[in-house]
Amino acid sequence: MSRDDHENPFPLTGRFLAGRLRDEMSHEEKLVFEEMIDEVVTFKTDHRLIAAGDMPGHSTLLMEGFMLRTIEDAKGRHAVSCHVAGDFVDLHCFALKKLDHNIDCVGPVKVGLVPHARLNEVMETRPHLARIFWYSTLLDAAMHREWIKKLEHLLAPQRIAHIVCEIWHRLDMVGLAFNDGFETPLRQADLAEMIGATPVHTNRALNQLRENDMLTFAHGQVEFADRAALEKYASFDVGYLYKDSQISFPRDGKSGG
Amino acid sequence: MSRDDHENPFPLTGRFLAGRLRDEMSHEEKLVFEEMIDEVVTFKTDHRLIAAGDMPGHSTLLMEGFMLRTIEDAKGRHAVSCHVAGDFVDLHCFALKKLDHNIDCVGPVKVGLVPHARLNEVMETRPHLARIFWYSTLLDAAMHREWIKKLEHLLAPQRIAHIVCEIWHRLDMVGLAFNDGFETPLRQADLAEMIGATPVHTNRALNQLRENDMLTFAHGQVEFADRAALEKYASFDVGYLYKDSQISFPRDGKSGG
DNA sequence: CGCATCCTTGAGGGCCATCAAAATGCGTGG
DNA sequence: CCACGCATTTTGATGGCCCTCAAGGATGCG
Repeated sequence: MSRDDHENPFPLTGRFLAGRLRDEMSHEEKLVFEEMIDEVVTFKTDHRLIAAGDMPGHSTLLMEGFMLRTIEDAKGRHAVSCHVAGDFVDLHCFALKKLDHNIDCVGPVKVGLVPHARLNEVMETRPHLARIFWYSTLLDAAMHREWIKKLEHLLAPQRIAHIVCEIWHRLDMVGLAFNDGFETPLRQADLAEMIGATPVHTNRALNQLRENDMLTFAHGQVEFADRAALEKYASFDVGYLYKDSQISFPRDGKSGG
Repeated sequence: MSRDDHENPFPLTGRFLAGRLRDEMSHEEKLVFEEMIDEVVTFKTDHRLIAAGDMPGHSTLLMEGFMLRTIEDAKGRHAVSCHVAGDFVDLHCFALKKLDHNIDCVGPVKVGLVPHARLNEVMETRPHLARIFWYSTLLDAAMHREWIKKLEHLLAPQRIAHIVCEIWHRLDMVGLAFNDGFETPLRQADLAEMIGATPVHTNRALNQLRENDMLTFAHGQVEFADRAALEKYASFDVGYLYKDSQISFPRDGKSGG
């Protein structure tokens, strides 16, 4: 929470890919993206922004707040990813046209809308920026993979610890994390949907984490004393978030990589 | 297994996006893609084609056989997706540069290699084809999401049924499925890695599926009598595979949708 | 102070992991 | 044809994680 707080040149899109590939965007590209935002909208908690099957004409950049990507079936709602400020949550629906999942708010949310017509223009005229957008959707895929791994071999308390580590790093990349935790409107029931457990069992798992001095989760505050210990407990390796990745894509016909 | 078996005009890439967005590719684009294949290579069972952390200079199109996308940790190998002929399995590593997972063979495999230099060219000169490649990587993300949902709320026998349904539809799209099942080199241990269970429990779950007349899995053959019943049992909805999807992307500046 | 939402705790039972061992199938060589 | 080794599949017994049903406490708001 330090730099550029005064006079942020990109108040709408400044958090997009912060801490990851943002430095790969030229100043001009940042300007182009900033001007792609057609409208800024706020929503109240639990609002469903997009539902599976929708074919919206715009994509959504999450500017403030938390969102869940969810899938529903007879057994209720299941979270498949969690999103924080700066995430271009809904770019998938531009490339896929019809969405296979929902985008739900958790707590109050502010988003920017990008018309698909402008995305089409960028695809055809700015291959480097197009590639950065592609990259950002593949970050989601990488997170999905880590969630699959997490669900396949971690127990409930470790799953919670893993998600806490993931959210902390993602907030840290956009300057919204504290050294020892973060704020979030997520409820225990939301956590339960993310780890594939019942709210009751999630509560017991949280007890266990508190008793073992791993972390506390209460009143919208997540806190931990020893992040290294927490990450070890959760088998968490930050690599899949591509934090501070120093890669680059070719620009203007020059071959790079 | 019917059409174009004689004189297939695209022997290398003809299965790419078959049954999905293949018709959205122009004849010229199909030719371009066919000629992007630099080399055809075969591998024996259990060969690791790419390991996490690699930064290969080419991407891999799976032409024949089965592959698993896996992540390894202290607890062993975990499968995060399963791939069949026609899948551009490794396009992720072009966009992400450094891969966060492994690509492993199951049974004998034939692949085509596409140099990243040629993909760069396509990105810069053929936005419509670039978008189709983007789309194909997002299909993987959609499958990841369904796996997460599956792991979050299905029991072992249903998880197996779900994977069987998924593989059948994907083989069906490329013309490699039978009405009542399919052939596969997958072992029970591979299934176990895909459902997040032990081989022992996987075996018991298969017993249960056989006793309930849902499916049989033996000697490299998966068979079922009533696919509709199987899909219902597995809460399987084919939507997330975007099978026979009738969407289109704008071409040559014309706005479409 | 009433109500809704969220969190917490208890008891009983089913799914699945773990450890252990035996059976089956298959390719190789005698 | 049989012997053998290896990978794979199968079965059994025990215990732990987690679900389900149920009820009670905390918190915030009008």
